[in-house]
Amino acid sequence: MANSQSSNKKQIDQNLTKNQKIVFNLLQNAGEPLKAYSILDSLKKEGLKSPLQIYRALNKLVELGKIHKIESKNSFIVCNNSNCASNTVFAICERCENVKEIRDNTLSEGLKDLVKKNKMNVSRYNLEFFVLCKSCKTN
Amino acid sequence: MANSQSSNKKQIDQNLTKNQKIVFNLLQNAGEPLKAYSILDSLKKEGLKSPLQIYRALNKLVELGKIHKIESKNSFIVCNNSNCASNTVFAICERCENVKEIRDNTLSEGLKDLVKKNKMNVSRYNLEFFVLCKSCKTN
DNA sequence: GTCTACGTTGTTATATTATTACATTAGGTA
DNA sequence: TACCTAATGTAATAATATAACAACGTAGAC
Repeated sequence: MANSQSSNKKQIDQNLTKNQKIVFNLLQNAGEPLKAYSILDSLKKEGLKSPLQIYRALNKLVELGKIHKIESKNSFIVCNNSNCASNTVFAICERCENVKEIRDNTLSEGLKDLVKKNKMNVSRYNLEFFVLCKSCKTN
Repeated sequence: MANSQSSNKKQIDQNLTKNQKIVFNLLQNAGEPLKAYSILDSLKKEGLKSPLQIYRALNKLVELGKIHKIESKNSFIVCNNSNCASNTVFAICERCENVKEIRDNTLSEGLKDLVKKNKMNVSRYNLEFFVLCKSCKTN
């Protein structure tokens, strides 16, 4: 949005709050999707003890675009694109549950075209491919 | 094509079981996404009284491709394509929650290409567009 | 017909995911 | 300072989904 206030901006660029930082760091180190209650378990030692503390941080981080929710798995993963504008494409392995975020310009363009063609007013999209990942395929 | 396993085929084409039929009819008449527990409420008069009865029917119907789950809303809607092979594209209005299943060949081809290019072993995909629908846009 | 295999059903209990409500605290700003 | 807003802490509860197990129905083998 064009009209971001400076205080808002500041938070986006620099300042995650304490709980947001703790949750974000955990997700970043995990490098794989984590579930809210598993995050809660991991962070008991950091003093976070209620689901709401986790969900609040998660929701804010999603809002800021720093993490994504994988809807079909109720789990959360760090964004690996600097600028995906909350448009997400995932490849989810049906056997091992591995998840990879995909960035592909051809696809993005294709989706953009479809949107235009259908005169849809799209604010964002989420695409989930259910796959057999390479490692599962060979084993 | 000519000779298919009759028992399996029979169920797919003709015979939903009692509970599956009840749930499917409700969804068909609704024409909009319904949630499992709201389905349960609606079907108390039909004698269905436990969540599991609903979930079992829903899961089977999803498996048969007769309905789809809208992951981001935890709700279920009848398939409006005869042959989507469980690949789904939805436009979900962020304001009024209206959901429309979209069928678009250009997009399908684009996705197919992407899959090939990435050498992914895709069994199916689910694409959710978050939009402002026409009626919300004008009002 | 009887036996068996298998999928569906009914039922209770429980697990998992997420939010409401409300009191308090921390920081920024007029 | 006083005020505003967002974030926090905490308890309770709502909403979504599955586990476990006994019983039933039906199709196919014998």
